[in-house]
Amino acid sequence: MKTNPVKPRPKERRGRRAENKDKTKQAILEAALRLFADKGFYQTTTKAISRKAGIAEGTLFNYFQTKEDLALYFFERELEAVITWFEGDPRIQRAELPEKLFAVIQQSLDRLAPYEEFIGAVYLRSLMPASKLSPWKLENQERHLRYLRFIRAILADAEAAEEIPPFGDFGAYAFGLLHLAMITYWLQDCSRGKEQTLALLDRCLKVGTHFLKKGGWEW
Amino acid sequence: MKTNPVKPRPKERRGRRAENKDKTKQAILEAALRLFADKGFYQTTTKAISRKAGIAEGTLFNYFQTKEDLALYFFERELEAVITWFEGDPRIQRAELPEKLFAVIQQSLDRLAPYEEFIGAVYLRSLMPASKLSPWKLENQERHLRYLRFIRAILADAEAAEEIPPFGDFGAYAFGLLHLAMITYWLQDCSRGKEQTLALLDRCLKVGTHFLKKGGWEW
DNA sequence: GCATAAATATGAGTGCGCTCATTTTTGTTT
DNA sequence: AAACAAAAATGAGCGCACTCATATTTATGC
Repeated sequence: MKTNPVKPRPKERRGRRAENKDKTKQAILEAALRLFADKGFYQTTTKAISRKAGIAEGTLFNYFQTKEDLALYFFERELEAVITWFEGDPRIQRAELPEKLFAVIQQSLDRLAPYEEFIGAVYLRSLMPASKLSPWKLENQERHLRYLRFIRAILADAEAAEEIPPFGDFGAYAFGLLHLAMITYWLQDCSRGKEQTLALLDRCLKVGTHFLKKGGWEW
Repeated sequence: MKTNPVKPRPKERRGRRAENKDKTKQAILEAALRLFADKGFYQTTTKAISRKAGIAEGTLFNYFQTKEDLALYFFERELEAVITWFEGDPRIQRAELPEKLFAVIQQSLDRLAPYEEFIGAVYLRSLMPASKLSPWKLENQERHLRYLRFIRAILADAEAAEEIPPFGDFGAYAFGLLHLAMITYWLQDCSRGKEQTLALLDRCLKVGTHFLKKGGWEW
């Protein structure tokens, strides 16, 4: 381990500047999270977020290009949390494929629940980042890719264990579409605890994997 | 045929009022269509639409609650056109189920192509009208139901002909989700003439119907 | 320390979708 | 046709997300 015993701050990498930036960003995120949770996405103004974060109105837009970008950040965090949860749970790692996939979608739905209100505005668009005409930035591609690689790895495991025939990247993409479809169903699901969604999800995955095990690609 | 020889306008049902209203609405729609096609959805202001339609800015909002509602109108028209086309084409009526469903989605994609830019903003949201928290009105439910009933009828034919086992309303809903998924794929499809989307669609429907014929509901 | 440059913060300003009190038009009654 | 009521049009005004020229803070070279 290197030490610099003499000078108190020898080079001071990562100086006040970067530190302040991080603090400001964190303040914005905390203010936004509390206001979104309290008043909802549409009822929260960027002005209010700035005020609560103790910065000028314009400063907010030095950190997040749009209000929706700000909201998207929370989705990113929740998605990351799902992946972290999955990778840290040995039980789910040993489960069969349908159970794994079920758990991934269920976890994501549970974590997205607080943001139900503005999923329509934000999340769905983030799933179509490649559209040439879309106003979305490449940054979102990154988010999407992170997710696809995660699913890809789960499917690759199942392929290696010969649970399913090899599909290549297509499998992850198809699962992404199922995920999207489940979210749209979930949004409309008024049943207690969204149990209809979970029932449908269970059936979809059982049917799907049963089919894939037997059928494979060619007919 | 009844005649009223004496008085020139005996009762004049559907008077100038309703006529003018129709004309104004039509003027707005024409102006909006041309501007959307010319400059795109986001670059077109409601002010510009009003000016081109020859009305005051506020008047526009007597006819359409929001700018997105105005855009949604065109989707409604295109959807109606798909249904009309289907019902007026004896060849497609006699086709097998996969071909019918393929044609429905392909037609809708073709007709939606000019609006690709703002499908993310408008169309996807219109598919999730029931969400309690969503800002959408019941009116959109109507649109969605019209579509679901149309698909339901096609599936009912196939059920009657014993092409597939009976599914009830669920079949139409599931097909709606497939439709949505195809649109998201289509939005990202950069291939010439969107041929990748059509290939995927073909495979999905072949696989799906093949599976349904054999499998049915229980495993 | 001081000058210089670069990064960051600022908030008045902009243009947008949309509202609403008011005016104008249309239809009805006498 | 005059008086009244209902429907529709109007455009100034509002609150919003977002911009941008300017001011302030931080880092670097001498």
